[in-house]
Amino acid sequence: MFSKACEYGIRAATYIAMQSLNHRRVSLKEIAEKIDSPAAFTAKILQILSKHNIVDSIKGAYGGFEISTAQIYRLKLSKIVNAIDGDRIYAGCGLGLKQCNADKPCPVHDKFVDIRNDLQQMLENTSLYEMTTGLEIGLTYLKR
Amino acid sequence: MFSKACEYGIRAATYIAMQSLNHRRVSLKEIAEKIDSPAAFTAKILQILSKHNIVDSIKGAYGGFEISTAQIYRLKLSKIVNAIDGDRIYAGCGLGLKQCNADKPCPVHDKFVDIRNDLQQMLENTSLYEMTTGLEIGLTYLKR
DNA sequence: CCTAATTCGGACAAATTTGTCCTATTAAGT
DNA sequence: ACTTAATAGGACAAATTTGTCCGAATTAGG
Repeated sequence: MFSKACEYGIRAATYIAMQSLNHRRVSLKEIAEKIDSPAAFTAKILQILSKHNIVDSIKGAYGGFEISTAQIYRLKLSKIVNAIDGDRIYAGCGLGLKQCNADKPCPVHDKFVDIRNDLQQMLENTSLYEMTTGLEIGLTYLKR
Repeated sequence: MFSKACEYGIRAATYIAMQSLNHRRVSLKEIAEKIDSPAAFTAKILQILSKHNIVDSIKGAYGGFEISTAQIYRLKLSKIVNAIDGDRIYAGCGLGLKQCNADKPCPVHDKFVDIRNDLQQMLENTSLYEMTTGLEIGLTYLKR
């Protein structure tokens, strides 16, 4: 569904959000351990999220990553997915047909449209805050 | 959503089905041209479909690929997708969390389950025959 | 039997995604 | 100023997916 990079990105952002709600800034090392992802690769992804102003990165000693409380409530999953995977989830025909669109639909066009609209709705309606609720209880859920 | 291999597979099977309904056996070369896919790569995919008894392959001169009429009506898209992509569409958590399941759901677990169930239903309810109807009019739809 | 047309299958190649390593830069604390 | 701990970023490496090439096997027709 998503790329691995995107999965790591969502998990990392969720973990950062959880800790930011407790006013804890977290380091790359801690993030990678907690979400069970390769650290150096996760660093690249966090750079992307940082450039998109999805997470705040602070360099230097006692630096790390954090997300403002306002942002945690405001930011939807769709922003993260879009920053990392672009529009590849929504774009194009499910069968890879360039000429398929609403005017010249392939036989499964409408069904695909429905399913992808559902997915899009889900991503646009789920905030980072929602991702953190329910996770407070069992942190281990973020481990792959 | 699907791998390229899977997209080519669906398009190839659809084209073969269309021609088989007109009692025409088709060659790899023709298939690749009509669905606009790389021939050698498409050959590999057809081998897979052949081994899964999704298409019939006939070797030698005047050989090619065909699908029995009964099969065209009976065969669902899910079979093709499963033969090529396995269960990767349905399997696992949308966020790549190994420990996420109905007992220990991640925050978006239920939403993902719904969406993937819809996709699965669609694939299991769409026959190759349905893929061919509507395509008789505009063959070009199969071109990418 | 020979030839031509075709799929099969293995080895290889290119492209993309995933992942690693190292150095530069930044900032806090002493 | 120096040291230490951290992110940034570029170059590289591994793995996976996508795609190519070529010889072997098969079969119809002359």
